[in-house]
Amino acid sequence: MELTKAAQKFVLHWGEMGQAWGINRTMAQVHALLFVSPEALDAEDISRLLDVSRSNVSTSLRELITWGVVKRVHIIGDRRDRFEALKDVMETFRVIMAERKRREMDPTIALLEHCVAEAKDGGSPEDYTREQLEKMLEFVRMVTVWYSQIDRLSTPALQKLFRGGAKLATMFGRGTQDDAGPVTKDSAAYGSS
Amino acid sequence: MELTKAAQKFVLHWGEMGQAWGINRTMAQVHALLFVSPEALDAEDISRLLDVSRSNVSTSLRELITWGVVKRVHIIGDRRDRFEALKDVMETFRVIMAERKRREMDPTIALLEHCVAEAKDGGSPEDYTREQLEKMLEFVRMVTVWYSQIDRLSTPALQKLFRGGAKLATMFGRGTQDDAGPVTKDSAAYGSS
DNA sequence: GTATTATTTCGGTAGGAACTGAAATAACTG
DNA sequence: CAGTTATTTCAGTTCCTACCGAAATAATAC
Repeated sequence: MELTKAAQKFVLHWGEMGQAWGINRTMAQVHALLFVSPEALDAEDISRLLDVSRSNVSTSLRELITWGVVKRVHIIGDRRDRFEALKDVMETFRVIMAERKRREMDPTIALLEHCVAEAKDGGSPEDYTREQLEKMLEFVRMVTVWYSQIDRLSTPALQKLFRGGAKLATMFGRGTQDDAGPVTKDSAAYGSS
Repeated sequence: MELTKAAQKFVLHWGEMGQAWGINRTMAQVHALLFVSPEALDAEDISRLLDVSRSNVSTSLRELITWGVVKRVHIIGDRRDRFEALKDVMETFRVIMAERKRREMDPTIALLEHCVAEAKDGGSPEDYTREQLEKMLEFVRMVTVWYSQIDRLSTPALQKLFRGGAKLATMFGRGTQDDAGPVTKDSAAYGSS
C-alpha cells in the first residue's frame, strides 16, 4: 500500500495547519491520512505510511478517538484494530468545535466571571480593566451560545447557515452603515503608526 | 504601577488560551495586558509587569502589530514608544480572523485545488481520495466565503448575526430533521468502539 | 496452561520554539 | 557634533513538547 502524491501533499499540509491551530503535527497527519483513506487502516499501516514510530501513532490515535473524530473498527477474521475517520467534513468540524468549546470556552467564561467579580471592589483604574473584562466575557458568552446553536444543526442546515452569512452581510453590510467606506471607525484610528 | 489580581489571572489564562490556538504564550500575554490596560504602556512597563525580557517584549509587540491588533502610540514630551491594543473585542476578533484566513485558509484552498487536480487521473482507489479532498475543498471555500462576508459587517451587525444563529437553529434544528433524537446519523455510527 | 501477536505505557532523548542578554542600530537632545 | 536613551537584532541557551524504542500488558490461539 502506497500514498498517492496528492494524499502525501494533503497529509503534510494538514500537519502544518494543525500545528498552527495548536494541534500536534503527527495527530493532524494521522487524521488527514484516515480522512482520505478509502478503507480503515491499522496502526502498522499508519506508522509505515507516515514514517513515524508505532508508539507515536498509538498516542495520536488515542487522542483522536478522545476528540471523537476517529473510531476503532474491526474486520471479521482479523485481530488487528483498524481505524477510520469521520468522513463528513461538516460533522468533523462540529465535533471539534464542541470539544474546543468544552475545553477552552467554558473554562474561559468561568475565569472571566471570577475576574470580573474580583475587580468589582477595585479603585477607578481597576474600573477600566473590569469594563474590558466584562466586554470580553460578553463576547465569549455570545460565541458560546452561537456555537451551541450551531451544534444542533444538521449538516445541510449548517450549510444553509453559512451561505446565509452572505445574505446577512448584504443586508447589514458595513458600507451602508459607515459612509467613510470599507474602513471602520476602529481600524481608521490605526491609520498612522 | 502594579497589576491587579484580576488582571494577572486574565493575562495568565489568555497566555494559555493563546498557546492552545497556536499563538505564542508571551505574545498572547502582552495582548491581554494591553487589552485591559487603561492607558498605553511602553515596552519597559510590559517587560516588568509580565516579568519577561525586554527583547522578548519587542518581538511580541512587533508580531502583534503585524497582526494588526496592537498599535504604536506616542505621547507628547516622551520619546518612548507606547503600545495600545484594539479595545473593541469584536473588531479584534475580526482582524485576527482576516489574518488567519489570509495565512491559512487561502493557501489551504490553493493546495487542495492542486491535489484535486493531481488526483484527477488516478485509479479507482485514488477516486475516493479525490472525492474526500473535493469535499474538504468545498468546505474550506464555504468557510472562506462566509468569513469574507462576516468581515464586511460592522460590530453591531455582527452581533445581530451571531444572535441570529439562535433563530436559525430553531428553524432548521436537527430535532425536526432527525427523529432519532439528538444523535446524528454520523455520530450514531460511532456508538460501539 | 504456554506461545504468539497486538497494543499501550513509560523513561529517556532529540529537536525546536521561545527566551535571554549583549551588541548593534536608530532616534533624539543639547 | 558627541552623548544619551530607546529599540531591534542575533547568537547562544534553556526549556518543553513530541518522539522513539524497549519493556510491560493485553488479547488471542493452540
